[in-house]
Amino acid sequence: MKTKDHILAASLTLMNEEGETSVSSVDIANYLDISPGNLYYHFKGKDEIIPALFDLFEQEMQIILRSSPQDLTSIEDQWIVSYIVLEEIWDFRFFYRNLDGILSKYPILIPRFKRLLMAKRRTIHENIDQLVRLGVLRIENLLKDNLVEQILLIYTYWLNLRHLEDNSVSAKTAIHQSVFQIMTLCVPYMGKNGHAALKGMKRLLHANTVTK
Amino acid sequence: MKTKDHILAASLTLMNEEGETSVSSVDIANYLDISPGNLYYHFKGKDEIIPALFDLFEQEMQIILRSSPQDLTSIEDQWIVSYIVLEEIWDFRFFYRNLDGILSKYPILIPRFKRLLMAKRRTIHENIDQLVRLGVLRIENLLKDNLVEQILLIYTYWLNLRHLEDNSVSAKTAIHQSVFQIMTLCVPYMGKNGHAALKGMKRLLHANTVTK
DNA sequence: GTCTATACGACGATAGAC
DNA sequence: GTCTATCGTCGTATAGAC
Repeated sequence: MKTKDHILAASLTLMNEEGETSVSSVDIANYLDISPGNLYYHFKGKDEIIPALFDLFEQEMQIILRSSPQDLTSIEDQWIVSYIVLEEIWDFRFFYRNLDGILSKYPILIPRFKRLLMAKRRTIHENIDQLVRLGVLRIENLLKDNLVEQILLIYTYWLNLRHLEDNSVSAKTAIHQSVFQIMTLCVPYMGKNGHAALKGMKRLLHANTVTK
Repeated sequence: MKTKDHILAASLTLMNEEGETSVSSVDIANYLDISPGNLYYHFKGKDEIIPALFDLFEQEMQIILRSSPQDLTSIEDQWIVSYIVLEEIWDFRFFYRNLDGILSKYPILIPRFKRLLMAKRRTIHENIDQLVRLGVLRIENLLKDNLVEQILLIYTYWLNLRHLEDNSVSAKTAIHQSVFQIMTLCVPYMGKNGHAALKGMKRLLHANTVTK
């Protein structure tokens, strides 16, 4: 692993911990025990580091989102997609903690973030359609659009809200709760299977509460 | 209106427009055509301005949230509460745009914000209970908790998300869409009235899209 | 209450030696 | 590639005159 990679890894760690605005180039250099001059040799300040971190995030997220929903033949597979998406967001949570600030500070990222948002929306939509095809869900079109937007909202901000209410919440717990929230949103459209699903969720929730 | 009030009003305007982090004490002074020294006579920098703005927000929000849900005897009244809450949040949107950053920069606000969040949660809960009493909604307990959290998420972050996707979106449109999301979330629990409500919403949505 | 002037510190950024 | 040293900019904050 080269210095360049070390810088990226350290930046990600520090910014996830303390927020993008409170981490300066010097902080990153100190953390790595290198000089600010050295850091500037590799990246011309945060203006180059942030987009480089976004590259990593975008790349991995695109891989996740491109996995075809047709391959997901069970309802459990669908929840697993949510887990993976949320884990990826967790890994780059500094970004989501201050979306507005980061995008106006690094405008180059605006179109790229919007594209990612659209990709997420499309994937959610396709996954729900797949659940309909599998006979798991029955849902009217307008309500489906609403459900998609709500899941997108959960993806984007749920981890933030949990962190605000309890800043020591673990990744595992926060992500689990997000997925649970998504699953529960689907219950009304599961027909008579909804009740069984709901009971299963209650058990799951209980198990998670105890072990967390 | 005294200089002190002018400073608060200008701060709010500027920060809603450009974000808290990009507005300095000098910016505020320039905007008002007063000297930085004068500003510092009234407030010892942003460290005193931000909490003062939060005072205003907290005060108005508490009034809104304390209005008893028993007084809301029609379903329309409930949506109006949502409108009022969201308009208040819109007026202080700079705060919600970077919740994490502002709370870690002004930690004094953390317990106060958490209290406000709890108050919102309680009000939402009571309003849904009231809808149940009115016979408008039928909903199982676990699903009700889920619905409450989802509405809280909409209150807290929907305006942000809309702003990210379209930074020129008007207050009216963004707020209207938020309320529409909330209404739609309730449809599955409206029983046979759900379809009628849904049709009404579609008309409403169409009318709004055309006039926006 | 309001102004001018100025000091201080933090961060971003670069030059030049090794 | 990495270091030390240094500069410029900007935001915060205060002193003292009016």
